Amino acid sequence: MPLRLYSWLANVDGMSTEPFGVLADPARRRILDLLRERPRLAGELTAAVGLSQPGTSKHLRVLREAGLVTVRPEAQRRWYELRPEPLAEIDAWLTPYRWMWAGRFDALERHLDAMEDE
Amino acid sequence: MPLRLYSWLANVDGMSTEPFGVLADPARRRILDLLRERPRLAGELTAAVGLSQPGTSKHLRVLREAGLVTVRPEAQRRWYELRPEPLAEIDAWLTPYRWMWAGRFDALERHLDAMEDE
DNA sequence: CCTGAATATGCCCTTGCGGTTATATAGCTG
DNA sequence: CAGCTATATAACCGCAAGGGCATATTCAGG
Repeated sequence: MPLRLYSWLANVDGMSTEPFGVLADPARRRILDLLRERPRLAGELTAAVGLSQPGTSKHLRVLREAGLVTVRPEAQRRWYELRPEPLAEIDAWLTPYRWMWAGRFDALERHLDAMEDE
Repeated sequence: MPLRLYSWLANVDGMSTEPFGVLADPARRRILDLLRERPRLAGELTAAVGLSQPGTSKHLRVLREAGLVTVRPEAQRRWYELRPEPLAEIDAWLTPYRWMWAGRFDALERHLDAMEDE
């Protein structure tokens, strides 16, 4: 039985893991930031994040399954490319909050001011 | 020794927990969404998220320590109020990505199109 | 005071995550 | 084919996160 490894294309439809959880890890944010500039090899990313090769590979898997990166094989190398679409979900969640912190009279300030009055 | 409980004001300077991790939990996002409309009592929030009272209370603690909510005691009640400022950090991280998913020729599409050509 | 209401903490348990090392797979290259 | 390179998986581990229940604290009201 041929035991298909390298089954990335399995969840192309993806959206499995939700993007908020994926971004919770700083290493994964780091990887995305690096890919923002240009596609990179898995090896480059491993060196950049400062984790072991398998450790980095697992983060890459999470990013793939969340649809945040795509992979292009080239011989034994793997070119990872950014796919920012899922970030739109976070952006959408953030939207109704965005006007709020623009120079408003902060709730915490109000709170502390109120305390001084006592 | 007076063993000060209710030590919320301890980390007013806060920023301890980072906002990405805090938002990773759907219950906490739910709470923030509810507080977007108006301040609410802890009890209201408990009912809304559908967790046990202590469970909700723990999420509220995390939100407090991240500076995402403030509390105003009123007798035994606690009014929780949204404090969106820490979300600015997420917004800032997202900013350099935001232009990318606006009607671009998606990397995944490119990838699949390329596969068809074979 | 005593009781009940509202909420926070302590404790326990289970699960999942992130990390590491060892191993498997795939594809060059001699 | 043998060996080397690049990368993914497997197996394992420690720890923190999230959930529940029991308990403590604070306060209002009879």
